[in-house]
Amino acid sequence: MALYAERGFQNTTVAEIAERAGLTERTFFRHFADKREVLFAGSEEFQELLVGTVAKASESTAPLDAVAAGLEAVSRMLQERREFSRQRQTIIDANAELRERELIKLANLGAALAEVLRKRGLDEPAASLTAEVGIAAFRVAYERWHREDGDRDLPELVTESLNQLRTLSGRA
Amino acid sequence: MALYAERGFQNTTVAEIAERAGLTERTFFRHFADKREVLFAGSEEFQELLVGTVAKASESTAPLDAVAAGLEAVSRMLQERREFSRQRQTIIDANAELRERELIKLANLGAALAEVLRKRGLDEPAASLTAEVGIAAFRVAYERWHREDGDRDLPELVTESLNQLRTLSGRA
DNA sequence: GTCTATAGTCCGATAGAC
DNA sequence: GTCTATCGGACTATAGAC
Repeated sequence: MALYAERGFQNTTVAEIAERAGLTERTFFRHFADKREVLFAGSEEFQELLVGTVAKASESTAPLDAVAAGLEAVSRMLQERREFSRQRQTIIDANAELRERELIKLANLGAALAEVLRKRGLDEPAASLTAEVGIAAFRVAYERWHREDGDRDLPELVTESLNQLRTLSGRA
Repeated sequence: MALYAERGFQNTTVAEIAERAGLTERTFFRHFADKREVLFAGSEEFQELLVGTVAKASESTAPLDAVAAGLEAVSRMLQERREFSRQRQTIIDANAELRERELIKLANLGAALAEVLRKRGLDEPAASLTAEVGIAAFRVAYERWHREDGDRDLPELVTESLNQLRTLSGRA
Protein backbone atom coordinates (compact mmCIF):
# COMPACT_ATOMS: atom_id res chain seq x y z
CA MET A 1 0.00 0.00 0.00
CA ALA A 2 2.92 2.31 0.74
CA LEU A 3 4.31 1.81 -2.77
CA TYR A 4 0.93 2.22 -4.43
CA ALA A 5 0.40 5.45 -2.48
CA GLU A 6 3.91 6.76 -3.24
CA ARG A 7 4.09 6.25 -6.98
CA GLY A 8 0.65 5.04 -7.97
CA PHE A 9 -0.65 1.55 -8.71
CA GLN A 10 0.34 1.46 -12.38
CA ASN A 11 3.83 2.76 -11.74
CA THR A 12 4.55 0.09 -9.16
CA THR A 13 5.87 -3.25 -10.40
CA VAL A 14 5.36 -6.53 -8.62
CA ALA A 15 9.15 -6.85 -8.52
CA GLU A 16 9.33 -3.67 -6.45
CA ILE A 17 6.67 -4.87 -4.04
CA ALA A 18 8.44 -8.19 -3.63
CA GLU A 19 11.76 -6.46 -3.08
CA ARG A 20 10.39 -4.19 -0.35
CA ALA A 21 8.81 -7.23 1.33
CA GLY A 22 12.08 -9.16 1.10
CA LEU A 23 10.62 -11.80 -1.21
CA THR A 24 10.71 -12.69 -4.85
CA GLU A 25 8.15 -11.90 -7.52
CA ARG A 26 7.09 -15.54 -7.68
CA THR A 27 6.29 -15.62 -4.00
CA PHE A 28 4.03 -12.60 -4.35
CA PHE A 29 1.98 -14.45 -6.95
CA ARG A 30 1.73 -17.47 -4.69
CA HIS A 31 -0.11 -15.36 -2.13
CA PHE A 32 -2.09 -13.11 -4.42
CA ALA A 33 -3.76 -14.09 -7.65
CA ASP A 34 -2.81 -10.79 -9.23
CA LYS A 35 -1.35 -7.39 -8.52
CA ARG A 36 -4.72 -5.97 -7.51
CA GLU A 37 -5.74 -8.65 -5.09
CA VAL A 38 -3.23 -7.56 -2.45
CA LEU A 39 -5.46 -4.54 -1.72
CA PHE A 40 -8.51 -6.73 -1.14
CA ALA A 41 -7.02 -9.33 1.18
CA GLY A 42 -9.17 -9.58 4.27
CA SER A 43 -12.44 -8.91 2.50
CA GLU A 44 -13.65 -12.35 3.68
CA GLU A 45 -13.61 -10.93 7.19
CA PHE A 46 -16.25 -8.37 6.24
CA GLN A 47 -18.30 -10.94 4.41
CA GLU A 48 -18.34 -13.20 7.46
CA LEU A 49 -19.38 -10.37 9.73
CA LEU A 50 -22.17 -9.36 7.36
CA VAL A 51 -23.49 -12.85 6.78
CA GLY A 52 -23.11 -13.81 10.43
CA THR A 53 -25.04 -10.79 11.66
CA VAL A 54 -27.88 -11.38 9.21
CA ALA A 55 -28.05 -15.06 10.15
CA LYS A 56 -28.23 -14.20 13.85
CA ALA A 57 -31.15 -11.78 13.50
CA SER A 58 -34.38 -13.12 14.98
CA GLU A 59 -36.86 -14.83 12.65
CA SER A 60 -39.42 -12.10 13.11
CA THR A 61 -37.00 -9.45 11.80
CA ALA A 62 -37.96 -8.22 8.32
CA PRO A 63 -35.37 -9.13 5.65
CA LEU A 64 -34.37 -5.53 4.98
CA ASP A 65 -33.97 -4.90 8.70
CA ALA A 66 -31.70 -7.93 9.02
CA VAL A 67 -29.64 -6.65 6.09
CA ALA A 68 -29.50 -3.24 7.76
CA ALA A 69 -28.16 -4.79 10.97
CA GLY A 70 -25.45 -6.59 9.00
CA LEU A 71 -24.40 -3.53 7.03
CA GLU A 72 -24.33 -1.42 10.17
CA ALA A 73 -22.04 -3.96 11.84
CA VAL A 74 -19.68 -3.82 8.87
CA SER A 75 -19.73 -0.05 8.85
CA ARG A 76 -18.79 0.09 12.54
CA MET A 77 -15.78 -2.09 11.77
CA LEU A 78 -14.76 0.20 8.91
CA GLN A 79 -15.22 3.26 11.08
CA GLU A 80 -12.73 1.85 13.57
CA ARG A 81 -10.15 1.49 10.78
CA ARG A 82 -10.90 4.91 9.41
CA GLU A 83 -7.42 6.04 8.45
CA PHE A 84 -6.44 2.77 6.81
CA SER A 85 -9.71 2.68 4.94
CA ARG A 86 -9.28 6.22 3.68
CA GLN A 87 -5.76 5.62 2.36
CA ARG A 88 -6.81 2.42 0.69
CA GLN A 89 -9.81 4.02 -0.97
CA THR A 90 -7.75 6.91 -2.32
CA ILE A 91 -5.53 4.38 -4.08
CA ILE A 92 -8.50 2.46 -5.45
CA ASP A 93 -10.32 5.56 -6.69
CA ALA A 94 -7.25 6.61 -8.66
CA ASN A 95 -7.22 3.48 -10.81
CA ALA A 96 -9.88 1.97 -13.07
CA GLU A 97 -8.65 -1.61 -12.70
CA LEU A 98 -8.83 -1.36 -8.94
CA ARG A 99 -12.34 0.05 -9.13
CA GLU A 100 -13.36 -2.94 -11.21
CA ARG A 101 -11.98 -5.30 -8.61
CA GLU A 102 -13.77 -3.40 -5.87
CA LEU A 103 -17.07 -3.76 -7.69
CA ILE A 104 -16.73 -7.51 -8.04
CA LYS A 105 -15.94 -7.80 -4.35
CA LEU A 106 -19.14 -5.89 -3.60
CA ALA A 107 -21.03 -8.15 -6.01
CA ASN A 108 -19.67 -11.17 -4.13
CA LEU A 109 -20.85 -9.58 -0.90
CA GLY A 110 -24.30 -9.18 -2.45
CA ALA A 111 -24.39 -12.80 -3.56
CA ALA A 112 -23.44 -14.02 -0.08
CA LEU A 113 -26.09 -11.77 1.40
CA ALA A 114 -28.76 -13.13 -0.95
CA GLU A 115 -27.81 -16.65 0.02
CA VAL A 116 -28.22 -16.07 3.74
CA LEU A 117 -31.59 -14.44 3.08
CA ARG A 118 -32.70 -17.54 1.18
CA LYS A 119 -31.58 -19.65 4.14
CA ARG A 120 -33.83 -17.49 6.28
CA GLY A 121 -36.70 -18.58 4.05
CA LEU A 122 -36.98 -15.62 1.71
CA ASP A 123 -37.84 -16.62 -1.86
CA GLU A 124 -36.23 -15.46 -5.07
CA PRO A 125 -36.21 -12.92 -6.55
CA ALA A 126 -36.97 -11.10 -3.27
CA ALA A 127 -33.75 -12.40 -1.69
CA SER A 128 -31.47 -11.12 -4.48
CA LEU A 129 -33.38 -7.87 -4.75
CA THR A 130 -33.18 -7.13 -1.03
CA ALA A 131 -29.48 -8.01 -0.98
CA GLU A 132 -28.54 -5.95 -4.04
CA VAL A 133 -30.56 -2.97 -2.96
CA GLY A 134 -29.01 -3.11 0.50
CA ILE A 135 -25.53 -3.16 -1.00
CA ALA A 136 -26.48 -0.23 -3.24
CA ALA A 137 -27.56 1.82 -0.23
CA PHE A 138 -24.32 0.91 1.52
CA ARG A 139 -22.26 1.97 -1.48
CA VAL A 140 -23.88 5.37 -1.64
CA ALA A 141 -23.20 5.92 2.07
CA TYR A 142 -19.63 4.65 1.78
CA GLU A 143 -18.80 6.99 -1.09
CA ARG A 144 -20.27 9.89 0.82
CA TRP A 145 -18.17 8.98 3.85
CA HIS A 146 -15.01 9.32 1.80
CA ARG A 147 -16.07 12.44 0.00
CA GLU A 148 -17.14 14.31 3.13
CA ASP A 149 -13.75 13.59 4.66
CA GLY A 150 -14.64 12.59 8.17
CA ASP A 151 -17.44 15.02 8.90
CA ARG A 152 -19.82 12.21 9.71
CA ASP A 153 -19.40 8.61 10.83
CA LEU A 154 -20.06 5.77 8.44
CA PRO A 155 -22.60 3.90 10.61
CA GLU A 156 -24.67 7.07 10.78
CA LEU A 157 -24.53 7.55 7.00
CA VAL A 158 -25.38 3.91 6.35
CA THR A 159 -28.41 4.02 8.63
CA GLU A 160 -29.55 7.21 6.95
CA SER A 161 -29.12 5.72 3.50
CA LEU A 162 -31.10 2.62 4.43
CA ASN A 163 -33.89 4.73 5.92
CA GLN A 164 -34.08 6.81 2.79
CA LEU A 165 -34.31 3.59 0.82
CA ARG A 166 -37.44 2.62 2.72
CA THR A 167 -39.22 5.79 1.70
CA LEU A 168 -38.05 5.69 -1.91
CA SER A 169 -41.46 4.99 -3.38
CA GLY A 170 -42.76 8.33 -2.08
CA ARG A 171 -43.25 11.30 -4.38
CA ALA A 172 -40.61 14.01 -4.65
CA MET B 1 -17.57 -12.92 -30.25
CA ALA B 2 -17.41 -16.05 -32.42
CA LEU B 3 -13.86 -16.78 -31.27
CA TYR B 4 -14.64 -16.09 -27.63
CA ALA B 5 -17.62 -18.45 -27.86
CA GLU B 6 -15.64 -21.16 -29.68
CA ARG B 7 -12.57 -21.44 -27.49
CA GLY B 8 -13.26 -19.15 -24.53
CA PHE B 9 -12.09 -15.63 -23.78
CA GLN B 10 -8.78 -16.57 -22.16
CA ASN B 11 -7.85 -19.01 -24.89
CA THR B 12 -8.32 -16.43 -27.62
CA THR B 13 -5.41 -14.14 -28.43
CA VAL B 14 -5.76 -10.67 -29.85
CA ALA B 15 -3.60 -11.85 -32.74
CA GLU B 16 -6.26 -14.42 -33.63
CA ILE B 17 -9.06 -11.88 -33.46
CA ALA B 18 -7.10 -9.50 -35.65
CA GLU B 19 -6.36 -12.25 -38.15
CA ARG B 20 -10.00 -13.27 -38.48
CA ALA B 21 -10.95 -9.62 -38.97
CA GLY B 22 -8.21 -9.17 -41.57
CA LEU B 23 -6.34 -6.62 -39.49
CA THR B 24 -3.19 -6.45 -37.43
CA GLU B 25 -2.95 -6.74 -33.69
CA ARG B 26 -2.07 -3.08 -33.33
CA THR B 27 -5.15 -2.02 -35.22
CA PHE B 28 -7.30 -3.94 -32.75
CA PHE B 29 -5.81 -1.93 -29.88
CA ARG B 30 -6.44 1.31 -31.72
CA HIS B 31 -10.15 0.58 -31.73
CA PHE B 32 -10.45 -1.07 -28.33
CA ALA B 33 -8.64 -0.07 -25.17
CA ASP B 34 -8.18 -3.71 -24.22
CA LYS B 35 -9.17 -7.24 -25.10
CA ARG B 36 -12.33 -7.02 -23.00
CA GLU B 37 -13.66 -3.77 -24.34
CA VAL B 38 -14.66 -5.27 -27.69
CA LEU B 39 -17.57 -6.98 -25.94
CA PHE B 40 -18.84 -3.71 -24.51
CA ALA B 41 -18.71 -1.52 -27.59
CA GLY B 42 -22.09 0.08 -28.07
CA SER B 43 -22.87 0.45 -24.39
CA GLU B 44 -23.08 4.23 -24.91
CA GLU B 45 -26.17 3.57 -26.96
CA PHE B 46 -27.93 2.10 -23.94
CA GLN B 47 -26.72 4.89 -21.72
CA GLU B 48 -28.12 7.50 -24.08
CA LEU B 49 -31.46 5.75 -24.26
CA LEU B 50 -31.65 5.49 -20.49
CA VAL B 51 -30.61 9.05 -19.78
CA GLY B 52 -32.73 10.43 -22.62
CA THR B 53 -35.85 8.67 -21.43
CA VAL B 54 -35.41 9.86 -17.85
CA ALA B 55 -34.78 13.42 -19.02
CA LYS B 56 -37.93 13.40 -21.13
CA ALA B 57 -40.22 12.25 -18.29
CA SER B 58 -42.61 14.98 -17.14
CA GLU B 59 -41.61 17.07 -14.13
CA SER B 60 -44.41 15.67 -12.01
CA THR B 61 -43.13 12.10 -12.46
CA ALA B 62 -41.58 10.73 -9.26
CA PRO B 63 -37.82 10.06 -9.60
CA LEU B 64 -38.15 6.31 -9.24
CA ASP B 65 -40.92 6.26 -11.84
CA ALA B 66 -38.73 8.18 -14.28
CA VAL B 67 -35.91 5.71 -13.65
CA ALA B 68 -38.37 2.87 -14.23
CA ALA B 69 -39.40 4.33 -17.58
CA GLY B 70 -35.75 4.56 -18.61
CA LEU B 71 -34.89 1.03 -17.57
CA GLU B 72 -37.98 -0.34 -19.28
CA ALA B 73 -36.97 1.38 -22.50
CA VAL B 74 -33.51 -0.19 -22.28
CA SER B 75 -34.98 -3.59 -21.55
CA ARG B 76 -37.23 -3.41 -24.61
CA MET B 77 -34.17 -2.75 -26.73
CA LEU B 78 -32.37 -5.73 -25.20
CA GLN B 79 -35.40 -7.92 -25.69
CA GLU B 80 -35.30 -7.16 -29.41
CA ARG B 81 -31.69 -8.34 -29.56
CA ARG B 82 -32.42 -11.38 -27.47
CA GLU B 83 -30.21 -13.95 -29.18
CA PHE B 84 -27.22 -11.67 -29.44
CA SER B 85 -27.63 -10.64 -25.84
CA ARG B 86 -27.84 -14.23 -24.67
CA GLN B 87 -24.67 -15.30 -26.49
CA ARG B 88 -22.78 -12.31 -25.24
CA GLN B 89 -23.85 -12.87 -21.65
CA THR B 90 -22.82 -16.53 -21.74
CA ILE B 91 -19.31 -15.44 -22.70
CA ILE B 92 -19.20 -12.78 -19.98
CA ASP B 93 -20.49 -15.10 -17.26
CA ALA B 94 -17.74 -17.61 -18.04
CA ASN B 95 -14.93 -15.18 -17.26
CA ALA B 96 -14.15 -13.19 -14.12
CA GLU B 97 -12.35 -10.37 -15.93
CA LEU B 98 -15.33 -9.84 -18.19
CA ARG B 99 -17.68 -9.79 -15.23
CA GLU B 100 -15.54 -7.06 -13.70
CA ARG B 101 -15.80 -4.99 -16.83
CA GLU B 102 -19.54 -5.52 -16.95
CA LEU B 103 -19.89 -4.24 -13.40
CA ILE B 104 -17.99 -1.06 -14.12
CA LYS B 105 -20.17 -0.42 -17.16
CA LEU B 106 -23.22 -0.77 -14.93
CA ALA B 107 -21.62 1.54 -12.39
CA ASN B 108 -21.10 4.11 -15.16
CA LEU B 109 -24.74 3.71 -16.11
CA GLY B 110 -25.66 4.38 -12.49
CA ALA B 111 -23.49 7.49 -12.37
CA ALA B 112 -25.08 8.86 -15.56
CA LEU B 113 -28.50 8.11 -14.14
CA ALA B 114 -27.73 9.94 -10.90
CA GLU B 115 -26.57 12.94 -12.89
CA VAL B 116 -29.77 13.25 -14.90
CA LEU B 117 -31.77 12.95 -11.69
CA ARG B 118 -29.79 15.85 -10.22
CA LYS B 119 -30.56 17.85 -13.34
CA ARG B 120 -34.23 17.15 -12.68
CA GLY B 121 -33.77 18.83 -9.31
CA LEU B 122 -33.30 15.84 -7.03
CA ASP B 123 -30.77 16.44 -4.27
CA GLU B 124 -27.95 14.21 -3.16
CA PRO B 125 -27.84 11.63 -1.75
CA ALA B 126 -31.37 10.85 -2.98
CA ALA B 127 -30.25 11.07 -6.62
CA SER B 128 -27.43 8.53 -6.24
CA LEU B 129 -29.52 6.28 -4.08
CA THR B 130 -32.44 6.21 -6.50
CA ALA B 131 -30.09 5.58 -9.42
CA GLU B 132 -28.11 2.81 -7.74
CA VAL B 133 -31.18 1.08 -6.41
CA GLY B 134 -32.83 1.25 -9.82
CA ILE B 135 -29.76 -0.31 -11.43
CA ALA B 136 -29.76 -3.02 -8.74
CA ALA B 137 -33.37 -3.90 -9.52
CA PHE B 138 -32.52 -4.01 -13.22
CA ARG B 139 -29.57 -6.31 -12.59
CA VAL B 140 -31.67 -8.79 -10.67
CA ALA B 141 -34.24 -8.88 -13.47
CA TYR B 142 -31.58 -9.16 -16.14
CA GLU B 143 -29.88 -12.12 -14.46
CA ARG B 144 -33.23 -13.82 -14.10
CA TRP B 145 -33.95 -13.26 -17.77
CA HIS B 146 -30.84 -15.15 -18.70
CA ARG B 147 -31.28 -17.90 -16.17
CA GLU B 148 -34.91 -18.60 -17.07
CA ASP B 149 -33.88 -18.99 -20.69
CA GLY B 150 -36.58 -17.11 -22.52
CA ASP B 151 -39.61 -18.07 -20.49
CA ARG B 152 -40.41 -14.47 -19.79
CA ASP B 153 -39.61 -11.18 -21.49
CA LEU B 154 -37.11 -8.78 -19.96
CA PRO B 155 -39.41 -5.72 -19.85
CA GLU B 156 -41.91 -7.76 -17.86
CA LEU B 157 -39.23 -8.93 -15.40
CA VAL B 158 -37.82 -5.42 -15.02
CA THR B 159 -41.22 -3.95 -14.25
CA GLU B 160 -41.86 -6.70 -11.73
CA SER B 161 -38.50 -6.15 -10.08
CA LEU B 162 -39.10 -2.41 -9.79
CA ASN B 163 -42.55 -2.96 -8.34
CA GLN B 164 -41.16 -5.34 -5.77
CA LEU B 165 -38.59 -2.71 -4.91
CA ARG B 166 -41.36 -0.27 -4.00
CA THR B 167 -42.81 -2.66 -1.44
CA LEU B 168 -39.47 -3.65 0.01
CA SER B 169 -39.99 -1.93 3.32
CA GLY B 170 -42.96 -4.19 4.08
CA ARG B 171 -42.72 -7.10 6.50
CA ALA B 172 -42.15 -10.64 5.18
C1' DG C 1 4.53 -0.91 -37.75
C1' DT C 2 8.35 -1.94 -34.44
C1' DC C 3 10.00 -2.54 -30.05
C1' DT C 4 9.59 -3.43 -25.22
C1' DA C 5 8.04 -3.76 -20.24
C1' DT C 6 5.67 -6.45 -17.22
C1' DA C 7 1.85 -9.31 -15.60
C1' DG C 8 0.96 -13.76 -14.93
C1' DT C 9 1.73 -19.17 -15.93
C1' DC C 10 4.18 -23.55 -15.94
C1' DC C 11 7.78 -26.31 -14.98
C1' DG C 12 10.46 -27.89 -11.17
C1' DA C 13 13.71 -27.78 -6.87
C1' DT C 14 14.49 -26.97 -2.01
C1' DA C 15 13.65 -26.79 2.81
C1' DG C 16 11.51 -26.19 7.47
C1' DA C 17 7.20 -27.57 10.57
C1' DC C 18 4.62 -30.91 12.52
C1' DG D 1 5.45 -38.39 5.15
C1' DT D 2 2.78 -34.56 4.25
C1' DC D 3 2.01 -29.68 4.23
C1' DT D 4 3.35 -25.32 3.24
C1' DA D 5 6.80 -21.83 2.24
C1' DT D 6 10.43 -20.27 -0.54
C1' DC D 7 12.98 -19.50 -5.02
C1' DG D 8 14.55 -19.89 -10.21
C1' DG D 9 14.16 -19.90 -15.10
C1' DA D 10 11.75 -19.94 -19.21
C1' DC D 11 7.78 -18.59 -21.42
C1' DT D 12 3.50 -16.04 -23.53
C1' DA D 13 0.33 -12.34 -24.22
C1' DT D 14 -1.24 -7.87 -23.23
C1' DA D 15 -0.71 -3.35 -23.74
C1' DG D 16 2.02 1.01 -23.98
C1' DA D 17 5.77 3.96 -26.11
C1' DC D 18 7.37 5.72 -30.10
